[in-house]
Amino acid sequence: MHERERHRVILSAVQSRPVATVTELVELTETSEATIRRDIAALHVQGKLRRVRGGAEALTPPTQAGLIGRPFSVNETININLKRAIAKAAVEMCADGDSIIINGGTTTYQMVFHLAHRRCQVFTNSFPIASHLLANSRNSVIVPGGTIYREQNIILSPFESDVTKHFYARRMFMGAQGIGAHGVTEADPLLIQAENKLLNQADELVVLADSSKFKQRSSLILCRLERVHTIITDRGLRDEDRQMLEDKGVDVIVAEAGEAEKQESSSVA
Amino acid sequence: MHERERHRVILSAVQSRPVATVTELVELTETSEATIRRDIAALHVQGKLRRVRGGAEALTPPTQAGLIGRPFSVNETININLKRAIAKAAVEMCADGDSIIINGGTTTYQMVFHLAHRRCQVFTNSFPIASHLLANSRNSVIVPGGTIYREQNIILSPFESDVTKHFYARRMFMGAQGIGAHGVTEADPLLIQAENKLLNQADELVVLADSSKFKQRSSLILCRLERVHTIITDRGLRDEDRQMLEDKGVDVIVAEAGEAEKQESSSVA
DNA sequence: AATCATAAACGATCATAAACAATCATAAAA
DNA sequence: TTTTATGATTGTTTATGATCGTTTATGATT
Repeated sequence: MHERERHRVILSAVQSRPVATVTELVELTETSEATIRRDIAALHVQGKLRRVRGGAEALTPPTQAGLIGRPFSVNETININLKRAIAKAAVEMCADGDSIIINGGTTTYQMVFHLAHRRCQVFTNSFPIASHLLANSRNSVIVPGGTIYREQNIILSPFESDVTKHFYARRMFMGAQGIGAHGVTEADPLLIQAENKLLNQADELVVLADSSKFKQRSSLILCRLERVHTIITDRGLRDEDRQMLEDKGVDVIVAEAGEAEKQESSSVA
Repeated sequence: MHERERHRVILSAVQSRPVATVTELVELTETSEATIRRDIAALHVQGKLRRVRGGAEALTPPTQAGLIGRPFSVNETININLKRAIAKAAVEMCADGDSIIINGGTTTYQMVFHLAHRRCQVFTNSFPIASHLLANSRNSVIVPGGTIYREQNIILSPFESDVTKHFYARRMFMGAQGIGAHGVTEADPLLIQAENKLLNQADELVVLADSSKFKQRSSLILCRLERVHTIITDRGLRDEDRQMLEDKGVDVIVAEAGEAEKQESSSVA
């Protein structure tokens, strides 16, 4: 990966999270620690970021993260490492040239960082995802038409006839609010609508859901488990849930939190 | 491949991705590294791009911030105050609650700043405009579906059936590359396509064009002057051009770059 | 609280590979 | 012909990644 590209990746990484560690950035850019350290040092003297032990942080604390970076709530910080590992596993399913669909959501948003050096054709209804990929990657970006909803940050149209119908992908990646024997559930009716529009536009449906999602079951049912091809989750998945998934014919991928993600999930209550 | 051709290829390559490497450009142009290096060096001294180790990058990298406050080339800086005044006059035509269409372009982009305190329903094919309005205003934002072209920064779909057909506005605002008796012209075929899709979706067509645009006439004809309802320009408009516009039934608004704008642009940092 | 053990993070160094500039020979254009 | 542009060759510079020893953080023990 080229120097400028790395700098771009690094800057976008620090702006979207409290601190980006060297190890993370090594994974994102697929380079060595030495290079990342040199890059951070260079960006530091350029005044683009602040160098800290272990990595780098943004100059402006993430209190006022603009449109792209989401404001950080305590709730999200806890699972952020899990989400990252899951998102990484998701991107690893993609090869250059693939056509993929990414549904909006906090987990799927983490995919953009790992897509930095890929060259896929990405269809997404998430405005932040489109924006980030557009500015920080070489993937081609396609969006559906419609109103941009500020709260959910997704583009949604009430009409059937839009560019969505013309896009068909190998895989579609989506998050979920809950997963149970009855299917995949989502809390926001708007998200249900958005996801429904894309459900039939891909061969395989891949759901990104950390293990805590298996405890939350209520809300609106999006689709049945039989429709899901793969679920990417973490080690916190209970055996009974895993069994349930396999009974329904769902592939289960357990994303291993690597070096950088040593935040433990064993304490899930 | 001829020199001019190569330069065009290089410039477009650079604008559509973070950084274009020498090796890539060699493949694109089927020439040698030496030639590409010479080309890059030449374009660098011409100020068309920035030379970096490994290749070249655009002067205005597509950063997220760049979507908001994009630096302007020397050429554009001269007219920036005019553009601002013209854009201001355009926004003054709008009232809260109006549905308007804004076509992508550097002049129309200036409208976003004046739209900050409005609450309109804005349909735009410009990704930067959508992004800015979304983050910095309370207008509702609607976009068409399609591929996002990095160079032009617009969203465009090859398909007829998208959300565009369902949006009808009172006014549509657009820029132009040139204006003459034969009509409104545009340089980029992609922009022609994009504008064409929206032409019939509004009652009134408002063209934002500083007076220099009346001297440039060539390129592709977008539409005839009879189709234009209003043209907003500056004091540099020649009488003969004004007469010509009025003969065709076009309303002419001369935006005064008054004291207010000058103070604003100089004191506001 | 102080100390210690351990592992992570760091800086420095060096070998390697990539990118570069300079040069020259050749081919195309004037 | 002369001039210019191109591509191959050369040696040089620069970036990168691995390895080393050192420093710093962490948390376990007393």
